[in-house]
Amino acid sequence: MTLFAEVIVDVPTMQTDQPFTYIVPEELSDVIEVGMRVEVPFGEGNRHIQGFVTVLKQTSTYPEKLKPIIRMLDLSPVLNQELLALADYMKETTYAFKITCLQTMLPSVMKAEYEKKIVLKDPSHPIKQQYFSQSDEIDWQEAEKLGILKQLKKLRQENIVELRYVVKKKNKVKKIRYVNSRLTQNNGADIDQQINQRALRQKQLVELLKVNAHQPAAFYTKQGITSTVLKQGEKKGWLSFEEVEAYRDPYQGRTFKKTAALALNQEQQQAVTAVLAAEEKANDDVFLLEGITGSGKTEVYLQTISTVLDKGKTAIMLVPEIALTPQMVERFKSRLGEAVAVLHSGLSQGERYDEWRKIERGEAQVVVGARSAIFAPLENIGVIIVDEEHESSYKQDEAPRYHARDLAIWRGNYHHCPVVLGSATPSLESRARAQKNVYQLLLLRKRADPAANLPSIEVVDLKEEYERKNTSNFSQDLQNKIADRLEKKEQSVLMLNRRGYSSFVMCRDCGYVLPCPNCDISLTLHMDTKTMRCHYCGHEERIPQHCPECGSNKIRYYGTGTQKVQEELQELFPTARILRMDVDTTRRKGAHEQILQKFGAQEADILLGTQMIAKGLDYPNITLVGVLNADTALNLPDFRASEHTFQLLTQVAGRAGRAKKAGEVLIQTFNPEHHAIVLAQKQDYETFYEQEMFLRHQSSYSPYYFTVKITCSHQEEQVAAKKMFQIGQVVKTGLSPESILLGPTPASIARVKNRYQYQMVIKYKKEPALSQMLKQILNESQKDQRKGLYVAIDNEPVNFI
DNA sequence: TCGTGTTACTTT
DNA sequence: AAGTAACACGAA
Repeated sequence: MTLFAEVIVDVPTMQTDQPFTYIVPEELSDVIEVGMRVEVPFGEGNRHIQGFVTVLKQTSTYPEKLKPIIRMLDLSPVLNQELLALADYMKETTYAFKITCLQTMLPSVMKAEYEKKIVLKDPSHPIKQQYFSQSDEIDWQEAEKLGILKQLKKLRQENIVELRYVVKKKNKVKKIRYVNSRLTQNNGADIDQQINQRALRQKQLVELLKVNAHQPAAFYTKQGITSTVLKQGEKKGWLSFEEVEAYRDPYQGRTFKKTAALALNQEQQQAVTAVLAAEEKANDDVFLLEGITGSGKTEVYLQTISTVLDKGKTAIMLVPEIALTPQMVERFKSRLGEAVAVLHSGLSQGERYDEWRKIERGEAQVVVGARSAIFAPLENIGVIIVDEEHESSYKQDEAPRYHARDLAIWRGNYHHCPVVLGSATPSLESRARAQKNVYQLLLLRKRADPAANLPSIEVVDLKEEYERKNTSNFSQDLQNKIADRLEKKEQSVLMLNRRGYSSFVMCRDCGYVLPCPNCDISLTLHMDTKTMRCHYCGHEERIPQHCPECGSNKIRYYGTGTQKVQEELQELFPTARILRMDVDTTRRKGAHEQILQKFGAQEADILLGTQMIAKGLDYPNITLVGVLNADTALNLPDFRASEHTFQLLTQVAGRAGRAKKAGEVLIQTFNPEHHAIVLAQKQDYETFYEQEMFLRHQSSYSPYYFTVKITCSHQEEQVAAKKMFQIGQVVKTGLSPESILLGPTPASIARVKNRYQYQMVIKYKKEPALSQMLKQILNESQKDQRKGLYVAIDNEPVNFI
């Protein structure tokens, strides 16, 4: 009986976004399984590509002759039935290609790389010396470089050379070479006599082999025994080599001191009990854990997970990338030990692959990681936790544009296990669902440390400060407070809000601002490299000395970079020890950790940084938090601007006074009466929620409406605009009158990477036919792709800019 | 008439 | 994505 396989091929286009049927060769029919990667021929020529087996079946309805699968790329499935089903759900909700969804779920080393080679059919052919060197093959790209492609193409038609496609596997398993001693106590003594007097290293080796039965080869090389001597030892039968599989572990060699569970307060205990009760009953309830900063949410997570593990189940804990600090990892590893696998962007591809394998083999039962950790191949999940659930980094901003929170809920549903969404400042969407009892609300209103209190927050009006002719970044109030902390040897944290804000170069004579040549945005100044850089396309150029427009030399920096603030701060407090933390100082691997460690060790008085200092910082000696500019993000063209500002301020304020010493927060702003700032000052999330909900209702936005963004982009503005308006027409006629259309308009950054962007947002409450319509639009736009006209759909976008 | 560039179409 | 076939064109 022939076996057939449906395969999703690695060609991300609309036309190929469907399963293709292949014959399973006899020798594979017993071993092949759904969820494996395979190599298949595709298209004309002898092109080979990677694919995923999604279905195995006994019959095929395809009328033409089928091709066979060439080989399996895995020995066991890399995607189980659950994850394959999750890919279907992702495809449906994000409008991405199936192959893109499948590849996103796996470590990047599982994505094949392709090689294209030109091979000489007859190695004795005289043409060999002309185009080929030693070997009988040449890389396509190399041939292109040498400019001999044309000739080789001709030879191909004459059937002298042929094309060969190679699918390269990247998922290499690391092996460590071990040395096994073959000596017994007695024959060891015999060997001693056989060794030449001068062979000191061999003598040393034998001595070592007598007492070490099994050691890595590195153990010997470290003691001066080279691999040559080891090889001699192998030849003489003293030892044998063994290749042992190993994990690349970034935390290798580090020991984590075992910690015990902390005592929970009543609210924490209630939360743990509620979640575990749902787990016990196999309920897929979603809990919204709304707990003020410092209320001990992490302890709730840890104890919940710990109990789930004791029952033989597994758990996923999602954390925003920026919060996945060494402190956080330490806390999990020291409490839960070997069971923890960590996935974050700081890992190398190999390390990531090894963590994934540990999980897949069931050697790790808890996965702590950023967004993509939601794809962890765990079985028998008992609880899924999404910490800081309001963070927008849970939404991927490239295809597939999935939201990890949604996938967490899907997986909870699949495993019949509870999902916990935790935050001090929940997203309005989640909080609204809790209001409607779709989610169950769990509240933590007190700080976990009974001695700690919420910090007092003060707002400084920068307008008044300006009237008093103080145009510096530090109000008089803030200066006084910093001075006070320096005196008392307490620590301060200062945040410069960089969102929607940048330092640029402007001519004082004509007002010229240096723009990016590829994008409609001004270049920002980077002092570390002494260049002007574009955030969108990476374009870089020198800092101009003269205005390119009018030639004046009065070209100056505007805006405030952290570096400039640091200089100003140092001038104000010459003796203060200041640490700066921003993209420039944390680019190097591990730099982030280093800075925090220094600060934690009291080696600095002031930590100055961008948003990245708002999370995870938990040091008892911080008693002052200053926000230099609270409102730069308030004016962004994004309906979530207030929400983001409120969340950021609450988050950063939470860094102060986490232990006994009282904390103080000072917020500098030009909009002291804005509700996001007033309510952040009062630390009143619930009132903020109500007010903001009212505004969202008035302006018909989420959570009252769903949103979809459609973007068209092309090198020529006209083409992008025309297509967008065309789509606009189609959408308009297909929608119910209750739905609202915004645009089409140019995107707020109209040009990115030399492509003009036009966009449109659909707001709707109920539109059962919309999904079908969007798929139709994508389908019809496939012919435009070849002309460089792209249509992208973003379901529930987080960025309106 | 040959060579080259453009476009449409197909892939199991 | 990457191949082929069909077609349109201008230089030889």
